[in-house]
Amino acid sequence: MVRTRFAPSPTGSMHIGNLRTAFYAYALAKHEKGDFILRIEDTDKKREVLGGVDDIKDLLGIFGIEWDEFYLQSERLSVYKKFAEKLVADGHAFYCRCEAKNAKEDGFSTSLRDVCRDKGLKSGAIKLRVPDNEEIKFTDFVLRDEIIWHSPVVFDATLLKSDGFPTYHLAVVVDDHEMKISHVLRGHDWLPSTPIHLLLYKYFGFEIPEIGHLTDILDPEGGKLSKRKGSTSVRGLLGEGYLPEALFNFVILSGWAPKDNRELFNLSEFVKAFDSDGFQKSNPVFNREKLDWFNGQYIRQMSDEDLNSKFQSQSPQFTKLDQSDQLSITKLIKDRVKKTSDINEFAKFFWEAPVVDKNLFSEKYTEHLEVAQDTILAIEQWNNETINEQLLKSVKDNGFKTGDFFMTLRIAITGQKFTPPINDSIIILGQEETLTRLQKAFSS
RNA sequence: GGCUCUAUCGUCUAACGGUUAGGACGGAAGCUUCUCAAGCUUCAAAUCCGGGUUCGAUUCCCGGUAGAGUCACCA
Repeated sequence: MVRTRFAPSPTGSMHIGNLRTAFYAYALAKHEKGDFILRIEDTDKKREVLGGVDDIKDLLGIFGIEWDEFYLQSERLSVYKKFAEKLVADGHAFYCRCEAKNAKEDGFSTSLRDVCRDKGLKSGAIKLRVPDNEEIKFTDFVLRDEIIWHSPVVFDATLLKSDGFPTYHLAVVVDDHEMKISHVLRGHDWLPSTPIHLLLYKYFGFEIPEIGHLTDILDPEGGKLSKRKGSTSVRGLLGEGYLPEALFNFVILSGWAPKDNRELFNLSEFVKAFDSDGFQKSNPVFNREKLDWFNGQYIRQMSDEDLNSKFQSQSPQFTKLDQSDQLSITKLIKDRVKKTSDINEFAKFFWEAPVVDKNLFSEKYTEHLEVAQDTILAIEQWNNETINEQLLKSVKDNGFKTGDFFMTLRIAITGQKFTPPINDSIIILGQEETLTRLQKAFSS
């Protein structure tokens, strides 16, 4: 039975790297009809954020991830304590009353062996007694290779803090065993502490699960992706107007690839296609252009109505518009937006008369404007066909260049050089407003 | 600095000893067109370097180099 878990800490907004780990762990289990467990690692009271647990649940829900079991580590304190004390009794751990400190000097650790290890103290924090000369190794199922450490290189890690809470090292080993986790999937940053866990498995007599370390998503500027350099929190990206479908698709393909190089996946398709051979070994760089492309793909796949409501949630001004006008606008810009928040930029001229910069106009613009005003004023049937017909006729009668003429109209009405087709736009804007804007451009 | 991981177009990647090294994003060009998009077509673009092993290395081994992670009573 394949059982995986996603084990986040409720310490702040979820990052796309964490989310990706959840997707991979979910697919790994569900591909084999196994169980996916959500376990909250809330063992650091100091860093915990209010509402953090609910935020994680909400976010997973947005992406359609459901869990079979749920655990809170803070409710299991007595279990960890029991295991830690057993280790002391067996001589594999010791009490320590040193002050909590960052044992760092010149930017890196000096001593790996704790000064308390042979004092025989009877209380305090509990630390692991790392053996003197042992080879510690395992085969990583993501890297598909054996990784070896020599024990002198491993430090006497704290297992149980003096406040009674376990550290990650203790809790993860105990819980993964008790919850019968078959595959441990986690970030690359955990690789260096794996020997600690391996030692614990051995001392507890636990069977060692499959362990795999995922790549880190890198920032284009270098280094691990950080919240500071551009928004990479899941909430932030969602708020920017990225669709969950796009975010999902983008993120699973950053560090994993199918043999056939297929690009478009929804959650169930991913589960079906999943294969841990597809895990990448080297760190991918966050590629926003590709994310934009995915988002465009999913935006165009949406129904006009669904997209319309996405736009509404991004723009109060848009929402105030007439219902049928909203839908017309949605259709008009559907092929043009990258993110749903683009509604505010792309459709702004519909609810706000532009400030027209005259320098944008070509030299014949006054003639264009005059003809346009006369033509539009004379139109009796305010529909696309008539507008197009009459405008084109005027262009021909006056010997204008079609492109130039429409560009003048575009600038006068929208204030911009890049917009949806202008006749489609003015039909939504209405005859009166169109005339008003033309007049204003003229006299401004 | 110690330990560990990694290395194919700018980016995401395919190849599991034998290919004209394939695809996608992005870029360029063209078609379409009232602009911008979208769509379609075409083009440019890569095996980090040096040694081995082998008839043959992107692929296996070793060494450099570069990037990344980690070295807390944080996860």
